[in-house]
Amino acid sequence: MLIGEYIHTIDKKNRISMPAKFRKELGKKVIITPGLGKCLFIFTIEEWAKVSQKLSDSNLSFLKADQRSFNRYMFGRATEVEFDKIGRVLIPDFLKKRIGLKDKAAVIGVKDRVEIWNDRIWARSQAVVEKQAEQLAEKLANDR
Amino acid sequence: MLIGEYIHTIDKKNRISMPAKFRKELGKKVIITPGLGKCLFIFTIEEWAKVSQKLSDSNLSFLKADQRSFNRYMFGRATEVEFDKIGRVLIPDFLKKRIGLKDKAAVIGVKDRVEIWNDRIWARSQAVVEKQAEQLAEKLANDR
DNA sequence: ATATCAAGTGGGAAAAAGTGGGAAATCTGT
DNA sequence: ACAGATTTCCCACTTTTTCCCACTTGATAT
Repeated sequence: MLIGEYIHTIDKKNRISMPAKFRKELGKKVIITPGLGKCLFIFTIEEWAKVSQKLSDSNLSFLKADQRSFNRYMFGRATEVEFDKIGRVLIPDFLKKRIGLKDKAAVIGVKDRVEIWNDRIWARSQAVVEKQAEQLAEKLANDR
Repeated sequence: MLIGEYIHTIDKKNRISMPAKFRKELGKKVIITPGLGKCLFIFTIEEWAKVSQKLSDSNLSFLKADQRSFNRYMFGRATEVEFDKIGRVLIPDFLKKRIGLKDKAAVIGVKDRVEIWNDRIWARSQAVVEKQAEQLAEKLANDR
């Protein structure tokens, strides 16, 4: 399971090294796409297959036109990238710009995907979520 | 069952030794997550499996904004850690900061999870609870 | 009291992870 | 086809993590 938070550097060549703990699970190639929210999603090839199939299922609650444009967004900008010998990936420039990546990125494991954030934006958004999360978690704990 | 309170040291390498009485029950690896209140939770792998499944049971949960941010919070800040040969675990830095851990920590068994607290914060919160308990008892006595 | 053992703490050294950058290979536009 | 730019591949340095050993303390048994 992909979990945890790592702050890594984006070097001058737009490379970022994937945390060692994620590499085994991710394999040799991954799909990187614009995410929902100010981040990027990274999927394994297998996970991407699942996700993309579900997205093109017609029984999603989207209006068709919306679905088309959403799919364009997800598929059209998805990129397959390969790790280099020591576990780094290249972040395409347009994706980097989209989420305002500078030199430090937060690399987050979210169960079966990895997210990439500008580290500051990540920190800020987490601060906001923290209070709500506690309430939600409490509810979950009590539901048991 | 995990019960009892222990005050242990966080060394310069962010390690803390798990009380010997907890080790058998916890296994070889555990999951550390932010807890409710200013503490961390430590779950066994099995316990975490239950929790995480509950968190993500809806398909394509990432399409819903609330679910996304909650999942980010729970998974993104959870970390799988392994005990070293003599029963210590490493506390990730961002979790250590979150609960204001310095060099002494209270390690508390709470039935099926372990909690980690800054020792002072723990002591204070216990003091508060104790006072309430006394007041409650007194009230009960007077109500008779 | 002393020896023994288990638990907790500290730290050195080896290994792994992360970062940076040169040079070869590839691509681009003229 | 060629010059310049970009990308890819590889190597090297630095920092962090992991592994292992050793010391300390306190409880137990002889």
